[in-house]
Amino acid sequence: MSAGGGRVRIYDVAHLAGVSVATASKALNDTGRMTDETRAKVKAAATQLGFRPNAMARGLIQRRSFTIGLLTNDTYGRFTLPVMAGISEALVDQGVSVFLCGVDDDPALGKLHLDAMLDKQVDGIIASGKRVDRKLPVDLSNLPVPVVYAFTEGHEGSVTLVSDDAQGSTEAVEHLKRLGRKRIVHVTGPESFASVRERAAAYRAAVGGEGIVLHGEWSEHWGHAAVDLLWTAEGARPDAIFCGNDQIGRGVVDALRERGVGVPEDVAVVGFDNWDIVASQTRPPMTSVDMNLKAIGREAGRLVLELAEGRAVEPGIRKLPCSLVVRQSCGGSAAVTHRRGGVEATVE
Amino acid sequence: MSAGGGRVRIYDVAHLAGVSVATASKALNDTGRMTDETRAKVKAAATQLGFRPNAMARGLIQRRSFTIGLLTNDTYGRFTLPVMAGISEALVDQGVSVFLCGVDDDPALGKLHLDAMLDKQVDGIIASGKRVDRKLPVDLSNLPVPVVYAFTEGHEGSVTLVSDDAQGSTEAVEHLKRLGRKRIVHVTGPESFASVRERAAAYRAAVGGEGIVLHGEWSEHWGHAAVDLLWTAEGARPDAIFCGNDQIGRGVVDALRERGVGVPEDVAVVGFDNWDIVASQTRPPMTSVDMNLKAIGREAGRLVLELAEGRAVEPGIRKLPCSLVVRQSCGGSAAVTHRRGGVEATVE
DNA sequence: TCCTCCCGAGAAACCGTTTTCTCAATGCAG
DNA sequence: CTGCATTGAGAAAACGGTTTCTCGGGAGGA
Repeated sequence: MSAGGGRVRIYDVAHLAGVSVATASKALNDTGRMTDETRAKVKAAATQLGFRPNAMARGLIQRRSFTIGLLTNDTYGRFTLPVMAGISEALVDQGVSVFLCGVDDDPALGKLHLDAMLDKQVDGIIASGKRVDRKLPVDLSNLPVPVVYAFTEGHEGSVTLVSDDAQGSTEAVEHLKRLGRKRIVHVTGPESFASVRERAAAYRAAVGGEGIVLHGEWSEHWGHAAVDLLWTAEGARPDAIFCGNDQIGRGVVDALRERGVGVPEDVAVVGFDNWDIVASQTRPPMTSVDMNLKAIGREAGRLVLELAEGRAVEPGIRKLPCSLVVRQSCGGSAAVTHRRGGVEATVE
Repeated sequence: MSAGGGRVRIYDVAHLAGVSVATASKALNDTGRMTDETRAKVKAAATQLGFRPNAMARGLIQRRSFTIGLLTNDTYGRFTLPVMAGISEALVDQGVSVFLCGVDDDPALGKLHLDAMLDKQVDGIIASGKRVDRKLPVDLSNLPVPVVYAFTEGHEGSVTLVSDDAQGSTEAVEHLKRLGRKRIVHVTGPESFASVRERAAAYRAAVGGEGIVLHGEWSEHWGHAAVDLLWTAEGARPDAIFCGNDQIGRGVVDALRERGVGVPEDVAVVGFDNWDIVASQTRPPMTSVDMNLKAIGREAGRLVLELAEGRAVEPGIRKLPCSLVVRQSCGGSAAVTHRRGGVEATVE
């Protein structure tokens, strides 16, 4: 109520209500035994004074800070921010706030942040990154608080959340097949990435054969180059390109347009990541696989809280489903007429 | 040292060192009076046990949480993340951690996060946003803790940090002039943005006349459209385009290429924001004005700490300089030959 | 030698809650 | 009418540190 929200103590509430501090505390927390009348009186006093308990004092005795830490090496925030949004969404109602710590790939910085968080008695830690198959530069095993990994590699016996790359990949290919596309190629990132391998494998399974998988870097430039490669090669040309991320997708769409190849009339394109700034700015806007990072964040928040409150959580890797966001780069649901017979060369 | 970093209390340190808790505390904090020998003995014991003080207990008495909150409505993180990185960088050495709270434009959510932070006794709050001339959906005046605004509009008498749009704009235009460009036009965002007006005014001053300013939306599409407009209009064509942000810049570069206009040979292009993912991916990579958001963050962190520690800070708006990041869209430093005489039409 | 002053170190109060323990009053059964 | 269980509420101990206060002892001056 009054301006200085931080000043009024439970002592003031107790005094106004005419009870002891102990009773006031119990009244406000709905614990202990007392008349309904007393409880109501205290609550009224608290409201009137705008009382908000000091979380440090409370936390000291409850051994609970209502605070969790998010440690990440994804300084650009491409992956971490949606995850963070999900975590926050899951926890803010429980009064839990989140420390965000960007540690780059610097072990010393990681330790610094980690120690600062532990000193502050965080109830748990969520580790996140920019790559599923890499670890953070700081060891989080044997911490005195629970840890959940989201979108980064965890330690032995940890709880880890990732997106289901295979399922997302399958969904994309099935979508293209449903639209009548026959010769679908996959242009993706470096094979050293686990997610690349997983997506490619699912792609192969979905096209029901070897398919064509082209590996390159995660850039628009590679998207261009891949199209050049495909269009200067001999044999049948693809009528659909499934890209390993949206930047490659953008390069592909641009290259196709520059070649006079119609998207989606001649070639359908699907991207991966659903990075809005990229996917929605291509011409035409690009259909893309969304990894539902926010959902991963929500789940991570929920799980770390479970652990913090002492409930057991089954360890292991949990894969959360991706979903396809349809834009205009694949054409309408009307089946597309196809032309030549399929020749499935293998480039890899 | 031992695994459970959180368990060892100052009591244990004191006991091991053979002194009282009070002495131990003073020894570790380099306060109070005692023999160097005693101090060293305590410190050794602390190190040996891996003692780290419980921040809640310490904070309770010191009325200091070594925690600050960052409130933002920039859910996409384009502006907030660099600011956050700067804040963190400035504060982590002092042991200060940062709560990140994304509040969208929802006043209720804002209040929820704000209350949670105040309960946790944050030492200060930094407000940030996606637009300099808009306020957050939550009132931060009359808070019991200091507030600093970074890249968002503050309240009366507050401390506010923004980038110096005019200076950045001037720098861009001077760069183009230095390279021999004569007919520089400005393609930018909606006039309703204060930063747009400021940048445009500086542009006009720098070109030394009315210049040409085209307003549109903040999109690649508008970049394309603007080029169409300029190239179908009568009269002399520009030999340089200064864009209001990188997305417009990207649209401009793409449109020019599609028209067969050489960048930078025929037309030089400069963007604004230096959003790496956009600026470095254009062909050719685009020179752009960087707002040095990280520096703004660092300064915000420094200032909020000053205030938190009771030192006075002059209120008002502080503008931090932008800097030009040169890539390849303006050509080398060699002067470019110019062709026609200048006709400076005004479109606006 | 005695008094004063200062130094090193410990005892205790304190920060703002929660929680356990204690206790008087009430109600009910015998 | 007495004894016992139950109830409502307060006193006090915790939580883990910091800070103020106190105090004994040694050094130095008279």
